[in-house]
Amino acid sequence: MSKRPTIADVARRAGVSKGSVSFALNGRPGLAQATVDKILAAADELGWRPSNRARSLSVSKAFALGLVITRDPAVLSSDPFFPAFIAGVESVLSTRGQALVLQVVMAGESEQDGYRRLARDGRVDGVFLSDLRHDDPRIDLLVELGLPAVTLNRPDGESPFPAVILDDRPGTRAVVEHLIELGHTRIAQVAGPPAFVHATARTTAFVETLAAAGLEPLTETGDFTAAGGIEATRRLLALPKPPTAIFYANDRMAIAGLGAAQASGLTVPDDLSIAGFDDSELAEYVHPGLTTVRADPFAFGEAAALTLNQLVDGAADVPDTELPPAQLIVRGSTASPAV
Amino acid sequence: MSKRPTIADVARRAGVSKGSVSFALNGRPGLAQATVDKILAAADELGWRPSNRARSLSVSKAFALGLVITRDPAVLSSDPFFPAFIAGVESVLSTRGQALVLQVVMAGESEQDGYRRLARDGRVDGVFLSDLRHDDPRIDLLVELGLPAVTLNRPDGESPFPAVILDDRPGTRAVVEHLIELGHTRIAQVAGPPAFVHATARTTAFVETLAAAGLEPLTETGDFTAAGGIEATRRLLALPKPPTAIFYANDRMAIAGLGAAQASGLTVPDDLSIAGFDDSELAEYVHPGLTTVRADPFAFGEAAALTLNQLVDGAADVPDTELPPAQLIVRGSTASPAV
DNA sequence: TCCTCCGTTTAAACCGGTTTAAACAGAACT
DNA sequence: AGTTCTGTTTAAACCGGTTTAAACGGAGGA
Repeated sequence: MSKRPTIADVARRAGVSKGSVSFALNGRPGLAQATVDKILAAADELGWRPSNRARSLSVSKAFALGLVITRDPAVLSSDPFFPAFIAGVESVLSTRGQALVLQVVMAGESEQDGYRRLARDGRVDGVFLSDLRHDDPRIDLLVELGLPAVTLNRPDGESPFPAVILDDRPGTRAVVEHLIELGHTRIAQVAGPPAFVHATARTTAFVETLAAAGLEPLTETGDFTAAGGIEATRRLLALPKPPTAIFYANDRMAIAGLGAAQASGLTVPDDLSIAGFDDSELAEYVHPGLTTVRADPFAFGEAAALTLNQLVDGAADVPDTELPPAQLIVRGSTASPAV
Repeated sequence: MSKRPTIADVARRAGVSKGSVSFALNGRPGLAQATVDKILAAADELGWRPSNRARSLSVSKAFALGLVITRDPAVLSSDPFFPAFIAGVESVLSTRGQALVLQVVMAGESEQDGYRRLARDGRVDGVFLSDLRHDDPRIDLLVELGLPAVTLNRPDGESPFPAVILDDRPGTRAVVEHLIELGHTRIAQVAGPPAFVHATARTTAFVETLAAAGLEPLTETGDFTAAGGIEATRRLLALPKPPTAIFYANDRMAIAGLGAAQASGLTVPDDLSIAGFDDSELAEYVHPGLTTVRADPFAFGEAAALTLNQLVDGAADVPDTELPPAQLIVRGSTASPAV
């Protein structure tokens, strides 16, 4: 409970001035090596760590990065993707003594308000831009606010921010090709809301892969939620010629769709093949196991944090980072169609 | 990009001293009403908001609360419970201009290190203690660190911290009674790790409710993960006289158990009734829908934040808060046993 | 008229760091 | 010996607030 030592205590103990301690700590040149050693020793003996608060004030930095998440269940923030992503981010931040600040935007308000609050309160030095939309208005907002950012995936408009990219198309292509190889010809997708960049990426990959095989795409749009997945599935199954295989843009919808198919009396995969996207924890354990696509959210978080920090540290041109694409995981929910 | 106004700008504009502006802002007595009005008007015109960083330094507060989460999949932090809990916390913090700081502890390290880091860096004014263990060592640690905390649920030992309590027993009792009323007599549970307070609460309620009905409990211990749920389920189903109903301590294990039962050829609920705990998003949509117990994690977060803030604000005796117990949600996964 | 008192306001110190400009000492050069 | 240079070190200002002690000015009392 005894008050923690300040820079003045260290200075006194080492017999130098505050300024010298600061120089020694930050490895500034111009101090004699012997003095540096003496100061570091004193700091060590006192167990001194510079106060974040004081540093924050004098250098005008927060030493923290921000993540805005919405309560809208349609966005990834509510996906199993997120905890691992956050862990990846933290694995970088904790080594640098930075903190991760969460900002939740409530149901009633605009997502932009979350960024505004973070900027206004000076809580963070930069933010992650997840769940990118087409012509995402948050990009202009952040430019206006002067808040550095990194986008998760590549925005379609002009963007002054570096991007960390995990291309969804190869993974999608892999699933669809898998279904085609099994012999399916009536393949449907339950897409995500077209406003999201990653949703349309999956949709176009789906459509293109089918087209390359000379097949007609069949699309229903969901909203990434389990409830939406059910609705879309029902519509597909009610068609005069229902599909024999359905690809879902995420696992939540896929698992719900699996339930819907079973509830309507179908056997998966005999009557209907089902595939998802994400490889969430439950995908392996539902019955039958869900064929899906596995990305590496932890690595995504790591890469995003590293990139954002380069920017925050004032690097001139921060390059985009491309992550290895997601892998196809084949499980019991996909099989050749019944004759 | 023009620099934001400081207290000095406001003081100059209002024709008073910095001190007066500070007094006016914080509603201190001793200023003439006319002066207060003048100052507030000036602040308003300039769009001035006091700098968090400067305030942090001078009053030695972080204006932030902390949440430590582990990557250990056995803890609630990885549950669907969490996003809603966090939203509840934020709903309180955002009105007070506070931030929520996340601290992830990695696989290799001790959970305590997370709290140590938060305290050492002075990032937060208090922390939430989730996933309480029996004789939880974090309590002593936080006392030692001098970091205020609120415990989620009631610790069994002595604790200087207020608790926010959501009693798991009534919900558990409700599910078990539901199963008994359906006519089941061989009822098993898949419990959570006994180190957790909430896991044993559910276990004892399970055992006591069965005992009250003159029935023998049957228990397998899981670890709150889907994989663990599967294992435990297999062990139960391999018994010479397998149960006709299984209660799982959370939905993740229950949904996995449902898959395992189906994979082994059983029909749910005809051959086996299954019930979970949490009412996660997918519970409603798997097939058959999962009978479970629904709590209100948002309200939990709200209550925890309010309680912790009372403590942080220096209230003398902060009372515990008791939340309404979880409700039974009956769906298709439970039915009377086949003769 | 002078003193006291009280409500109001302010100057200045403080929080704990960083940073700049100037002081300082010793060596090297005339 | 005096000057200049260079490598070290320091004093002091600064970041933007809060807080304390003292100054101030007008009203009331003697």
